[in-house]
Amino acid sequence: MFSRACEYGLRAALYLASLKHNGYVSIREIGERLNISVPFLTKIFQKLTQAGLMQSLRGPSGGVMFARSPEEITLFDVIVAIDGPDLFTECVLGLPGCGEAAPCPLHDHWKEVRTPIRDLFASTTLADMARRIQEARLRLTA
Amino acid sequence: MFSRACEYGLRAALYLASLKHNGYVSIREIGERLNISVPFLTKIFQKLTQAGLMQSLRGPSGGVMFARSPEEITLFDVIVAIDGPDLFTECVLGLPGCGEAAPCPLHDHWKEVRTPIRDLFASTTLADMARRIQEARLRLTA
DNA sequence: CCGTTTTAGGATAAATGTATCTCTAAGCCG
DNA sequence: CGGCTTAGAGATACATTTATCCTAAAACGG
Ligand code: SF4
Ligand code: SF4
Repeated sequence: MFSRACEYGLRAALYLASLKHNGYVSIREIGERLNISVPFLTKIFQKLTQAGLMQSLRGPSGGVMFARSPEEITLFDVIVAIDGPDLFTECVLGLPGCGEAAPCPLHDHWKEVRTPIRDLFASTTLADMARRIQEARLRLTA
Repeated sequence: MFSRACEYGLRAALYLASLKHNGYVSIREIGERLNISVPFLTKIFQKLTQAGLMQSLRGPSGGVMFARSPEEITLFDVIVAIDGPDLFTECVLGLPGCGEAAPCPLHDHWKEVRTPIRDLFASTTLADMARRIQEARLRLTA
C-alpha cells in the first residue's frame, strides 16, 4: 500500500502530534523512540519540511516541528508529501492515460472504493489521531 | 497499490477471459497483444500455474489456459497468487503483529475501508470482467 | 571565535523488484 | 528419431527503494 518511507513518516508524524509539546524535537529522539533508522528518517523529514508540513532548526535544541497546527495537517498531506499522489490518481491496472474517457474494465467498480480511501485520509487530521492515541493508549511501535 | 507484475497478471488474465477461446494460448501471443515483456510475463504465469489458477502445456499448440472456469476465479485469487496476501492482511503502518489486540491509531478507520476493498476483488470474477469488456469494448492496453 | 550539536545534501552500499538471457524439459510433427 | 516450438527454471543485468556514510551549513554555548 504505502512505501516503507511513508509508513515511517506517518508514524513519526503521529508520534509528534501525540506529544503535545510545542517546540523542536530532534530526529534522533524520534527515531530511537520508534525504532526507525535515524539517517533514513532524516531523509523523510527533509521531504516533509520541503513540502511545507514541518519546519526545522539546526544546532543544539534544534529538531523538527509542525509548520502549522496538527489540526490542519491531514494524513493525506503526509502521504502525498512522501509517496506522491500516484496512489490517489494512478490506478489499478497501471494503464497510461486511463480515466473516464478510456476506462479499463475495473474502472466502475474501482472508483467506488478509491474515493472512500482518499476521503478517509483527507478527512483525518494528525490532531484527530493524536486524540485517539491519548484516549486509548494506541501504539506506534512494536 | 499493486506491483507491476500483478498489473500485468491481471491484464493478461482479463485478456484470456475475454477471448472465450477454450484451449491453450501462447504467452508470446499474450505479451505481444498487451505490450508486456514476454520473458517477464512467462515468470508471472509460472506463479499463476503454481497457484493452480492456470494450467500449461509445452510445445507447439501449447500455452496457458485457465485450470478452472473463469466464473470461479476472482481478481483476489490472481492478486494473492502474484503479490501475496500482504495487501489484505498487513496494514497501513506496517507494524508487526498488529490487529484488534494491539491496534494502531488508524485501525478503526482503516478496517472500514479495507474490507470493502477485499470484498470488491473477492467478489469479482474473471468472467464478470470478461462480460464487461465485451459489452463496452473496454481496453486492456494502451 | 571555537567546539559541539543538529539538520541538509550528496554520494555510496545493500536489498528488493523488474526485466532479460540461457539452458532444459516437454510436446508436436515429419 | 530429429528438428522445431513452447513453458520451466535458474542465472544474470538493470532500476528503484531502502539504508548508510560523509561533508557541509546553521545554531548554540562556552
Ligand atoms: S480503474 Fe479507471 S482509472 Fe484505474 S486503471 Fe482502470 S480505467 Fe484507469
Ligand atoms: S490499522 Fe489495524 S491492522 Fe493496520 S497497522 Fe494499524 S493496528 Fe495494524
